[in-house]
Amino acid sequence: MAKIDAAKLGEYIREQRMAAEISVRQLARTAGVSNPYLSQVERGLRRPSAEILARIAAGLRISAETLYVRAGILEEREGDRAVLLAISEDPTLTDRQRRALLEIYAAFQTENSAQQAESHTEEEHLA
Amino acid sequence: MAKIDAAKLGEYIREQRMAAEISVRQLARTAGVSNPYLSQVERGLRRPSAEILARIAAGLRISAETLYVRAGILEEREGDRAVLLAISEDPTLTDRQRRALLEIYAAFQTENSAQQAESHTEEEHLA
DNA sequence: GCAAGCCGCTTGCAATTGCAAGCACTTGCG
DNA sequence: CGCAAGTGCTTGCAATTGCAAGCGGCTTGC
Repeated sequence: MAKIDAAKLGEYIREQRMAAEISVRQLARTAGVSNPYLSQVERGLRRPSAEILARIAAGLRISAETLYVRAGILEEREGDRAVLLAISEDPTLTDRQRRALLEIYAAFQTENSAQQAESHTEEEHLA
Repeated sequence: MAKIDAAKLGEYIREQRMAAEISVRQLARTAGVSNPYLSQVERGLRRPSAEILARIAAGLRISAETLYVRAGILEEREGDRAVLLAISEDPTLTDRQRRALLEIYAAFQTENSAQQAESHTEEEHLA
């Protein structure tokens, strides 16, 4: 698990806030945190807890998970892994259905790999 | 976002630790936290940070997300929603493949609903 | 000019987090 | 018996988190 880089996190929060064109005080009010603290967080002087991150995310209207990932609390779910996990853990599927979906997904992955290999081969010809 | 219930979280951690048949000190050492602190966490006297939770989870060989959910940091991803989201967000799939998977998944869901309705009908006959 | 409002930031402080040192107890061995 | 090793917990403390009070700077309207 990556160590939280407060500076990077703060930068990201500031970027998002500026993109939303709101001031520190406005975001702080919306998020329900003190504005000096938010300012400190943006400048990387503090490492906010998950609860504060969730509040800031709500104020920014982005998912809390986005900030958790930035903060190093959560790992980004890689695309293919996310699908495999989600299907495996879905309690609404029967075993047969689960297996079928996983096989189809694997077939698509193979298909995409073959296409990528083909692309590489063409590139080699050109090079 | 639910407020963290330190007592419930602590109970869960203790349960998992006892299920694994390891002592407070053993888990603390494996997890890289102090054993008195772990003891306090288990008794609901402290609210550990996400970082500590991740360490404890690693020591227990469970996913950090499990403890995050218990701690109220993260919300549980509902089964069917997780699959839909994962497929939608998978960058390794082409549009065609994505659509196909979503349709198959939907078909399975319909199939399962039909079977559930059938079960209910049989139950009504018996009742 | 002044007052009011906004801006982001400084500073001191109370509460909390996580740890180190150590306690009392139990168990197994010589 | 005494000792060593293990058990979970108590306690005091340093560091950190998040806040309230307030600063200086800027803009706007009178």
